[in-house]
Amino acid sequence: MEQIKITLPDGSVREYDKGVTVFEIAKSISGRLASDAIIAKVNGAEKDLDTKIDEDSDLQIFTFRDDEGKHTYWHSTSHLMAHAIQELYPEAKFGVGPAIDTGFYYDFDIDTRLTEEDLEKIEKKMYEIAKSAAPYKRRELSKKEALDYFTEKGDEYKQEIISELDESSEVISFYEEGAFTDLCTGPHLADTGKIKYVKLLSVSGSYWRGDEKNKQMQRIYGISFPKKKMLDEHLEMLEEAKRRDHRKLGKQLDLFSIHEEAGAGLIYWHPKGARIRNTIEDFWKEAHTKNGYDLLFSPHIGKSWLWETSGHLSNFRENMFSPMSIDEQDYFLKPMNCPFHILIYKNHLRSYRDLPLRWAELGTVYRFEKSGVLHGLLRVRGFTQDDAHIFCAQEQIEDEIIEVIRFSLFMWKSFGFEKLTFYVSTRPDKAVGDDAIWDKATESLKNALRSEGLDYKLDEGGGAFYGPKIDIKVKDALNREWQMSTIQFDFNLPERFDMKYIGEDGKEHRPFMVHRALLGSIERFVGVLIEHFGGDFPMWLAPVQVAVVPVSQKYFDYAGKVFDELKKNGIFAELDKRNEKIGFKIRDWEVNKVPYMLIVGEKEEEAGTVSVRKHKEGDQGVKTLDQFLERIIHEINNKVSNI
RNA sequence: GCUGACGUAGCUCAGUCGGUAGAGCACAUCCUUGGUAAGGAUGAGGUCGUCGGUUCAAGUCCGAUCGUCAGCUCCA
Repeated sequence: MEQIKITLPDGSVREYDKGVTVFEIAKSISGRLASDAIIAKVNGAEKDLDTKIDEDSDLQIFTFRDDEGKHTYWHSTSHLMAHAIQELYPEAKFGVGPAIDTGFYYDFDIDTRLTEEDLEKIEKKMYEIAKSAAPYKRRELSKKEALDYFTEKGDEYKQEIISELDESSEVISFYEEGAFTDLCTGPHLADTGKIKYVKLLSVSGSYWRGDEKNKQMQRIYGISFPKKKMLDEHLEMLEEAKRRDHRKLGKQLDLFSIHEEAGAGLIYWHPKGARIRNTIEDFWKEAHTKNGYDLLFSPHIGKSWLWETSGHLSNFRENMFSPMSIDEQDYFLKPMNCPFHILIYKNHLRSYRDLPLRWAELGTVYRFEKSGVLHGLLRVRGFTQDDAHIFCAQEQIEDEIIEVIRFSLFMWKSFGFEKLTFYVSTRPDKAVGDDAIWDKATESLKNALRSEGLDYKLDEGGGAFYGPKIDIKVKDALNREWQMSTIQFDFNLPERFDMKYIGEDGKEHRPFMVHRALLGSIERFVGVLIEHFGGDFPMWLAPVQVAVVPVSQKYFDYAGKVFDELKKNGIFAELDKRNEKIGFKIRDWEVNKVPYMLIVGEKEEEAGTVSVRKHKEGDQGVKTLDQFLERIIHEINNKVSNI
């Protein structure tokens, strides 16, 4: 038997018989790896596990722990689900069914409207089919054969996909699993039997090809796992996410409200919510001042001239609140702060010596979002951007971007977010500004990230029409990713407003303009913060930091003195004078997630001390008030939640 | 805006076959004055989202409308 050399995942090289399958190799390395293996790459190309290898090759093996393995697993499950739907609803026509980062979905068109109860039926069918352990078999057809197949089936969606495929693609691959065949590039699991635990999560509408002019299909989302424990953990995470929902916690902790009778998507900040917001804004202002920014204020409305010049009226009019007409002039609520900052820039002639200018504003803007998109604090109609604009000369852009990146890292760290992902978005098809400028700016974004040693992902063509950008996504405590910061070049507004500065050469130059928001919007940021901490805010952000709890009315005077002392030191404290038993009060402050309680009664009054109780940890023993103050002030200043 | 589900007390929810509304929490008053996660009694609180229809009778059935939610589309 002829021998071939295989470079294994760990880098070592071993010899195998020619024609050995990927699975056999995996088994020879480790039995466990073989049973966990989902997909392999042979010389960089994804292959099924039963692929035979005939020549010297590099082999990589992916398990469910890898993104690629996971995606394959979920993609195969989406085929399995489509199979089950086909069995239950033979008239079904299918759209697309990819794996996504949180599972998979499949879009299909059937006459009956599915409900959540129907999902159980489909799940059951899926388990039935999975048990048959039908192999996923790859087949290749010509474009014509493929088209004929779906014409016969009457599935116009698949026909549309095929007819749009490149003429040059000679063969079209199909995957067949039992009685179900689907257009697909693969790869797939070896057989349906590998799919052990499935949960279908929701059913909803979705437009064919994501275009709202097209017919709406039904989409089922689901997830699957090879092990029961993994499924249970995932479902527990979803439950935890529900418990942390900022809308629910916002109500429970009395942070904010929305009054639909007064206007959907407009936030009312209650005293406790406002404390959190003020703490954030105070920190933000101080940090910006220390980092070389000047703070601005600008008006909330502006005449139509401003928005015609900026281009907002022609691009976003349907998302702006209707104008107020005064003295035959139209005034609009601002959807953006930028034009105001530009007017300040243009207030006098600028020299290259003035640059860079870094101007920041917590600017409240109003955008008329469509009714179906509003969502608690996360998507609203009035919000405060932590906005800033940097005006600089071309040779300064890279340094400026580096500074913004460093600053944003500092900002996210301060709020307890460590996992950040960076995306660089490049020139879209429709864009303003010439290519050379785009290239220069895009390079400066990439260079800045590289020089800070940060990895980034490229989003080709994902930039705004007016410039390339860096987006930062942050992961919260539940590993959910939120798009928060954005750093964007703008080649549009400086042009439209004819901005300039006088250079060293005595000539006029166009400044570079960078928009950046680190937290995004304060509303959205607080929403994410609530969910990140699950309402258990670290000491420096907590809206109530200390509750003073007298054991009975006899000790109200002493409790009042303790309370006054805390207030004098700038602590958010509450004095609990309710006529309730101590156990009741302790429970109440615990469920309201207050970091510290000071219990005071006879003992404490006599000794001039306080009994400290910490949230979730219980009794911490007796301390003098000074000792306690020292401890919590240290906690607040160092922005730590535990000492 | 689109598809679907849901709107009952401040909050969380029950209300069967159509027969004029119920609980817990919160709130008020009183009793109780306490030692680390819910003491007791009493009371107040609702045009059942809104409008129309069917019916002797509608929270319940039908239609429209407004809103919320899950997604889709959108997000300067």
